[in-house]
Order: sequence, then structure tokens, then C-alpha cells
Amino acid sequence: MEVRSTDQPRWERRKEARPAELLVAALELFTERGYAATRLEDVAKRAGVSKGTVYLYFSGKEELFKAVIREGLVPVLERGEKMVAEHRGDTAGLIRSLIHGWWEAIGSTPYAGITKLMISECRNFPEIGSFYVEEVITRGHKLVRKALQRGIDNGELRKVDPEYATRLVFAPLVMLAIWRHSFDFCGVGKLDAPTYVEQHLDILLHGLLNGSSSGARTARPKRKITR
Amino acid sequence: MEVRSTDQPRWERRKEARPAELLVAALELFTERGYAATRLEDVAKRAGVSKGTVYLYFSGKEELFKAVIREGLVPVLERGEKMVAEHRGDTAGLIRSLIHGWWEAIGSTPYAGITKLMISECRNFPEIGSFYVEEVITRGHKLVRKALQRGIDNGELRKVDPEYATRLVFAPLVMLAIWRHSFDFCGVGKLDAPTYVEQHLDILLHGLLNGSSSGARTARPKRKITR
Amino acid sequence: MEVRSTDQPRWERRKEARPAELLVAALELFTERGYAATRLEDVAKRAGVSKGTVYLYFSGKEELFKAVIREGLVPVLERGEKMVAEHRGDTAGLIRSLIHGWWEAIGSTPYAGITKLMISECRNFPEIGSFYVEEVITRGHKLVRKALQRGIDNGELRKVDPEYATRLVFAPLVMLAIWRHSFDFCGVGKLDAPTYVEQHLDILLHGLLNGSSSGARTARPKRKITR
Amino acid sequence: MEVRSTDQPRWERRKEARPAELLVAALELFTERGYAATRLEDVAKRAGVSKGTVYLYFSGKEELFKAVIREGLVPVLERGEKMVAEHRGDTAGLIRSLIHGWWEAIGSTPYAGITKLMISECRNFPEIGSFYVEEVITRGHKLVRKALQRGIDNGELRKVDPEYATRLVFAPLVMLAIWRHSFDFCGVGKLDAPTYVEQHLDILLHGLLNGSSSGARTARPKRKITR
DNA sequence: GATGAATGAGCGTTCATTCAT
DNA sequence: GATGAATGAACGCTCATTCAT
Repeated sequence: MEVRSTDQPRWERRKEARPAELLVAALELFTERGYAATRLEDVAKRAGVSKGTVYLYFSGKEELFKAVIREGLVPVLERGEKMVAEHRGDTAGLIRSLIHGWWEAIGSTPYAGITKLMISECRNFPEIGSFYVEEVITRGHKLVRKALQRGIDNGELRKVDPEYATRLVFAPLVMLAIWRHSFDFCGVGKLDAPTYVEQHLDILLHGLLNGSSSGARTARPKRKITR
Repeated sequence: MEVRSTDQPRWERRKEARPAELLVAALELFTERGYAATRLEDVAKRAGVSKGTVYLYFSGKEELFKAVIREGLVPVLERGEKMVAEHRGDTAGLIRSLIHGWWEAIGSTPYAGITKLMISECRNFPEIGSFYVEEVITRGHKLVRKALQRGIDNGELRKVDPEYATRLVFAPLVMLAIWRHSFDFCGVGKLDAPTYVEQHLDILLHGLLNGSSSGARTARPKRKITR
Repeated sequence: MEVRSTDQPRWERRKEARPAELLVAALELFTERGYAATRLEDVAKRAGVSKGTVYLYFSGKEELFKAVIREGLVPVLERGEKMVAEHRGDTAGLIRSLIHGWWEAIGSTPYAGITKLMISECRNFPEIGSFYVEEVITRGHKLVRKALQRGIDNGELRKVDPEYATRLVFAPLVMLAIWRHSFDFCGVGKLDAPTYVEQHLDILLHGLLNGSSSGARTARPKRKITR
Repeated sequence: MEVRSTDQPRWERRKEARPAELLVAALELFTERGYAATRLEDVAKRAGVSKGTVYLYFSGKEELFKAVIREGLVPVLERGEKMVAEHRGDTAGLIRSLIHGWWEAIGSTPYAGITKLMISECRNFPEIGSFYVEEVITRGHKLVRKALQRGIDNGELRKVDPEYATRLVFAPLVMLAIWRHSFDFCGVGKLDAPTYVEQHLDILLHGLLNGSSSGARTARPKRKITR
């Protein structure tokens, strides 16, 4: 019968000791090449340390990968949740805030790569895949679903299924984030991200709001915003 | 005294059928595990042949991968283009046809895995990535853009930017296809695909159509939300 | 207790049935690339048959190789021995005949490649190496040694050790034969073979003959003979 | 309870010495078996390291092979050139020095294997073959040709073609070197190398020197000279 | 007999991991 | 702690060999 003397969390927290540079480098390379094709030596080189040093902070490649996922989005999400909880105003405005918030904190940053990573690798790492689904996707969905539900309940929005609508709110954003880490390197014409986001909001809110509502009008679809 | 119960030969000549069988197996495994993590021996095993046989039909792993991409979607797309070219009716109906067509021919089939594959690997295979962008994505976008442009020109649709709107038409579908090859294996609650597609059409058309049009109204046919 | 009904020789003789084309092709490729780097499929292709056919005549690669060696030089040598046995005249003339004979029958023909082959491979195939030493080298040496011994005994030649002198008679010829299968393909300036042979005879006979003898005089060192 | 009798570490750092050790092992094995039949794992084993270590110092099998050739003879040749340049005395003595020098520095050492290697492999590696011809053969020939030319010019030697005579000086030596790496392992009676060399010098100088000269006389073929 | 599709042992090469320094 | 030389399991690919046709 083994008894742990201390209350260790499921995944060891050595955040302070771990050079964040390793996680940054790993996220970049995993995103660029995928898990299997990323060599630990390259991660070390990009982080400016030697191969052996990686093992001082992570017990191996898989743990490094898991740490990238775990440490990556959860803190961002926590900030997002707080931000949303404090929001006041109409539903259309809240949805806009959520979408802009997600885009600014995740979609437009290197964190977006984590989404691509998990799509590619979650079947190879079911454990971390489930973690991601629970701690990131489900929590993210819940935020939006609440907002939609509220809008439906108080008549601001049409009667759509909030479960499905939630996904439809996110899908175009996630696709854009993925796109920027994939096909944007294949010579395809790049879209202007802010315009895309606004266009999405425009169509989405037009599609969701009840006719009497004026929320959709405030979306400025045609104003070209350069990054 | 060993007696074989069945008189199966050690192998069988299948020169004609082999390449297609290998491509099917390869698509499955590449989709499941990614390019680097897929061992050619496993592809062979799943196709029911030995390692060496793969090399009788493809010059190596990379060529097999390229063949999966090349042979996978282009023929499907060609059929799609013909189908669409022959379509008659209003724009809302055309968009519905396109979306349903894409879902039935690609999104709901193993071909959907190619999308996930290219997202994961196009930076490792720029050549095949460009091929895919040109031969699949661009052609697919063109189909939808034409339909949207027509609807905008004749006043059926609101004045949206067709380039961006095209992406917004596809994004939720592609995300669903990706989802089915990734997070659906991580214990997340699965959505009903037809409902999702209809919900997307509902919101999308509501968002796109001019107020006077009634196209969006008809879009709520099945309320079947089985989980 | 196994009894052979027929008197089979050590190595199966199926000379009649074996396509000589296979042995020719094999000799060429083994000479060009070495044993290990020669693919049986290439041998088959050069002989104009399919891969499987090789196995109808030879039990495998090693047997093919051994047959190349065995069938290659022994018949040539037998003809040489007869030629020498019938020779009449002075020792210098006999040596000239032997050298010219070797050069014409072996050194200048594809058979020369066998020498290169055995040098490269005899440590990998000790059995066939010993066969070659016994059946080719030793017999060849014996021919020359006899001639030298006769010349020494009757005072035509200086008192040299016939064992060593024999090798010194052959060495420049063998080197030339080897050279033509190796460095001649590396951009080196090629020598004229007949001139080389005559020059060798000139120096050799000058070096071997007693001063009173006039045998060396008849060597025409400077006459350039183009093949 | 397992106790190791000696405290040997699993491996030892030998960054400086490794490449030379690997080259020695590689030369031995390439010489014994040929390029294709030599497994890198065996080279590693003979050098006392593991397979992977070879790749820390050479980018692959071909590079290792090239390094064997490149690093092998050029330095020896450079020393030889200096030695010869400083030689003073008559031509017969110079030729003797050259031949003895070659034999001591190359023919009697493992370097002799390189000759055999290049003969076997130069058609498979034209680039390194040309390198060898230029940097080793041509330079070696030049040394001897100069000596012969001088002897012809000042009347010490008969009027032979120096280009051909140069080859005839080397051929018996090279053949002996090759022999020691090939047929000497096939049960053939081995010659005494020094005796062979002296016998060669005896006949060669007798054959080359003008009658009035006494250079050849001093070579006494039967004097047994142990190395 | 002849063919060539199929096999699978074997080798070159890579790279996650270890550990003496 | 940090390094990087060394390891060895794993995988891509080849080719001698087999055998159904």
C-alpha cells in the first residue's frame, strides 16, 4: 500500500523551474512538423540549450508534448473565463467580445498551433487528447453556449440549438487559425484575418438574431481592417 | 503431421487491385497517425500484403503519400464540378446542393481524412501542399464563389465579400470533417452530422439572404438531434 | 548410405542446357560492380530473360558466381596448355608465345574480368578461390615455370629463381588486364596494350637472357602496334 | 545481486581518436569483403563502438569509404615525394630506393588494401576513382618517370618509353600487394616478399641498364633479405 | 519451361534516450 | 546544472528467393 506523503497533482508542476523557452520552441516545431517529425535536438537548438538539457526538465519527448498542450491553453482559457464572467451588455456584444477575445488571445498567436497539433495527434495520445477536450474545448464551448442560451431565452436570438450553434460560432475561427499554420505556407492567397473575423460576425449575427434585434447592424462587414 | 485446413496459397496475384487497396490502407493510417508515425509495414499489413509489395507499386513512402493526396480528392471534385454546373434553381438551393454534395462525397467519407492530412503535413511537403491548394481547395472555392457572386448580383444575397463568404460557407463543414477524425476519438460528445449541416445552412442562409427572401425559412427540416 | 547412380562431377555439368548468355551477362556485371553490388535481376535483364529464369539454371547467386569462375577460364587454359605443349623453338620465343597467347586468349578479352573478380572476392568465397588458385593460377604458373626452368637449365637464361620469375612474367600482364577493367574508366590516360606487352617483353627478356644470347634483340620495343 | 567485476563504463569519450580508429577498421573490412559486402555495424564493432557512433563522424557509408581512400594514401605519398626529391646518387640506386620505399610505406602495410579496393570499386565510385587516379597514381607514376627519364637522358638506361616502363616498374609490386590481400588467403604457396622485390629489381635493372653499366650486378637475387 | 508478383531477412540510417565529464 | 558523445531500437528500403500462373 503506497501512500504519497505530499499531495501531488496529476501532472507534476515544475513550472517555475522549466525554461519557458523549451515550451515555446517545442510548440513552434511541433506545429510546423508534427509530433513524430520533430527532433528533440532541434527543439533544444531552437531553445538555445543542448539536447541533454531537455531531459532535465521533461522526462522525455512525450512529456514535453503533453506539457506543451497542458501549459499552453489552460491559463489563457482561465483568463478568458474571467473576462467573460465580468462582461455586461447584450448578447450580440457578448458574442463579439468572445470571438474577438478568442482571436486575440489564441487564434492570432502561436497558441493557435496547439489546435492544429491536437487535431493531428489526439488519436496518438488519447490521454492528452481527452485532457484537451475536457479542459479546453468543453470549457470554451461552455462559455459560448451560455451566452447563446441566454440570448435565446430572452428572445434576442432565434431558437437554434445552442450545442450546434456553439460549434458554428467557433468553426470559422478555428479554421482560420489552422489555415494560418498550414495552407498559408502553400502559396495560397492569404486572407485578411480581421476582415474574415468581421465577416464571420456579420453573417453569424445576421443568422442568429431575431429580426427585431439590431445587433447585427453594428457589424461593419465591409470595413477593411489591415492587421 | 501438419495439415492445412484450407488450401490458401501464400499469396495471390492482384496486380490490378493492389494499388487501390494500398491507397485505402495508407489513407486510413496516415489519417489516424500522421505521415511520420505511420510505418509502411503497417500499411502493408492492413492491405494484406508484405512490406516489399508496397514498393512494387510506389517508389517509397513519400510517393505513396503523394498518391493518396493526388488520387484521393481530384476525381471526387471533378464529379462535383459537373454536378454543380448542371444545377438549376435559386441561389439558396444551389448552396444547399453544394454543401450537401460536399458532405456526401467527401465530408462523411474517408476522403475527409485527406483534409486533416494536408493540414498536418503541408508544411513538410510543400510541393504536394501546393498541388492540393491548386487542385482541390482553389477549385472548391471557385464553385462556391460563383454561386455566391450570382446571388449577390441578382439581389438574392446581401452584399458580402464573396471571397471571405466562401470560406465561411466551407469552414464549419471542414471542421466537422476534421472533428470526426480527431476529437471524436477523445470521448467528446459526438454531434449528429446531418443536424449540424442543417443548422449551419440555417444560420448561414439567414445570415446571407436578403430580408425579403424566404430561402432561409425552409432550412429547418429535421429537428432530429440525436446525440 | 546414399549411393549415386551416376558419376556426377564435383560441380554439376549442365553446360549444354545453361544459356551461355547468363554467364556472359553475369561476368560482365560482376566485373563492373562486384559480386555484392550486382543484382540478379540486372543479370537476367542483360541476358534477356526474366528473374525467375536464372533459377532454372543456377540454384542461386552464389552458384552463378561460381559457375562464372569455373566455366570461364578452365577451358581457355586447357587450350593454352595444349598450345604450349606443342611449341618448338628457343626459350625466348616460347616466353613470347606464352605471353602473347595469354594476352590474346584472356588478357584482352572479357575473361580478364575474372581475374579482377577473384582478387576482389576470393576472401568471401574461399572455396571458389581455392578452385581458382588450383585450376587456373597454379596451372598457368606451371606452364611458365617449365619454360623458364628449361631456359635456365640449358643456359639461355640467367640463374633466376623460376618461382619468383614466373610471377614477374605474369604480373605486368595481369595488371594491365585489371587496369582495363578499373582505372581505365576513371579518366586516366590509356596505354596502348600491344606496345605495353612488347615493352614488357623487351625489358623482361633483356633482364632474363644471358648476355651471349640474342633473344632479347628480337623484341621490337619501339614499334608502336595499334590493335 | 549482480556485481560487475570491473568498473568499466558503458562507453568512453574519445572524440579525437574515433575517426582514425574507424578508418582503420573500415579499411580492413572494405579490403577483406569489398564495399557492398561490408556492414557498417561490423566496422563499428571492430572499432569498438556501436553502429550509431559511425554516423557521428561520417555522414554515411559512402563518405566513410571516400575518407578511407582520401586519408589513406595521400599523406604517405607526400612523404614519399619528399624522400625522393632529396635522393642523390645514380639512377639504379634511385629506382631501388623508390621501390623499397613504396614497399615499406605502402605495399607491406594495410594501405596496400586501398589499391585492391580501388580496383574493385572505382567503377562504382567514379568520383573517388578519379580522385585516386589524380592524387595517387599519377603522382606515383610521375616520381618514377622522372627517375627513368634522367637515366635514359644520361645514358645509364636503355632507350625505353618511360611512360610504359614506369608501369612495368610498378606492376609487379602492385600485384604482390594485391596478392597479399587476396590469393594469399586461398591456400596458395606464399612467396617471400623481400625476395620477390629483389628478384624484380634484378630482372628489371638487368633489363633496363645499358650493357656497360654495372648497376644490375649488385642486385643478387638469391640473397635472402628479411624485413 | 518461363514469367514476374510476392515475400521477408537484412542493412543503412535516424533519433530518443543515457550518462561520463 | 549543463553538455554532447555514445547507444541501440526502430524503420525505410533492397533484393535474393519462391511460387502461382
